[in-house]
Amino acid sequence: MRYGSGHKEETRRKILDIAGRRFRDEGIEAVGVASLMADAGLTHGGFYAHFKSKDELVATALDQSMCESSDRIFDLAEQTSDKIGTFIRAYLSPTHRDTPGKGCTFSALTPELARQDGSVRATASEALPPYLDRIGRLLPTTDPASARRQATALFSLLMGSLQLARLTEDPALSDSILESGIKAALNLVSVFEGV
Amino acid sequence: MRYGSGHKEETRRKILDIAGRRFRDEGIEAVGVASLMADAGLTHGGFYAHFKSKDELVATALDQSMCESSDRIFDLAEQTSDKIGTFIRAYLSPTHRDTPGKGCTFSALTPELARQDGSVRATASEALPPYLDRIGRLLPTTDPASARRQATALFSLLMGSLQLARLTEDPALSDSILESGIKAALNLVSVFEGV
DNA sequence: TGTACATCAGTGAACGCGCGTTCACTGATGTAC
DNA sequence: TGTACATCAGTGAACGCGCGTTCACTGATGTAC
Repeated sequence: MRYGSGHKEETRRKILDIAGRRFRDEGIEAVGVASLMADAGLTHGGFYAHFKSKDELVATALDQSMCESSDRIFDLAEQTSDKIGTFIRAYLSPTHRDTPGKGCTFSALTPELARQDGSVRATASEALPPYLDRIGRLLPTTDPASARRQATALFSLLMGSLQLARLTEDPALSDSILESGIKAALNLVSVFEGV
Repeated sequence: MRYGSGHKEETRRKILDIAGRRFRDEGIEAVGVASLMADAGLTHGGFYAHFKSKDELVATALDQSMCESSDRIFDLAEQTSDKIGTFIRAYLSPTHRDTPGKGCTFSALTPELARQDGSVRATASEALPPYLDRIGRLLPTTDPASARRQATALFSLLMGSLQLARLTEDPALSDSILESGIKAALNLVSVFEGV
């Protein structure tokens, strides 16, 4: 069949969106090309009209999803007065914990990404500094270098808390991990302010 | 061939040790039965004299490695006077960052473990509370409930920092992530003390 | 306006490969007599 | 002490399966005349 102009671009975007979500939900290795294309309503052979290889898809999907995956949380935070408090509470919300596919790529994939190499690893590695600076801009600190340092520690705490909250099978423990993460994060920010 | 008594047990332990290390280095899915047995100097068929399936190996190896993988760091910390400070600095040391196979299982595998189910997931989930309490005992706090809360946030920060330090390909950024992790962790502990 | 041809996103059978797993077999040592 | 047999950890060929990838083909639409 021949399709109208823009159709191919739309299919490509659909594949990328589904891939980004499923990688975060299931892990990169666990998502096969055939199953991905089936999710997009297509058969596996057509995949190679859009991407040279699975590796190219992974790099492209990550390049998109590492930036965009936290957009909703950032957007929310940037619209309020207590920017960093809102960010912390949204990042460590039960909703974010329960929907990794719609959430932060770093929290979903970090150790797996560190084991990659080539362009996939490079994409992940290069996405980190802009992400940290975006958090830094939510902080009251004016000095960029100190905002970077504070954002680094803060994000480590948020990501670690979210991952541990997802790890445990005990719902009460999971909730308490989120709560102590929020408390400690807010503490950390106020200690920053005091310096 | 027939082997002396204790030989089989020794082989089993060797397989478990190699599996634990390689899972942390390469990820659970990436380590195959054949390659694992080759590492132990054996052929793949013999694997099933020791384990019913790869899944049973994974659960057994994790049950062992989640407890033992941080032993060196805990031992070191428990022998000093500044217990928690020593723990923090050892956990976020360049050595620990550069040798995931010899280090903490949580930092190496947490999101991948959260995606498992059955006995593997249960093993990982059940290992967390004792681990947190072990950190809690390094804290000056006397109240166990408050030690648990503090340990939870502290460990989230340490694990997150270590993972991000392993993610980046920029050595200078990696070092600075460890440094700001240590600073923030020490800050967090002193804030705990003030409460 | 009608006809002939070119395009190309998507199809689905087939490829080699490595995975986890099975199983008939090996052969050095322990045990029975 | 010597001989015959049992044991069983480990071997390696073979299994079905799903993976990523290739490729000849389809057929609705765009384009040329």
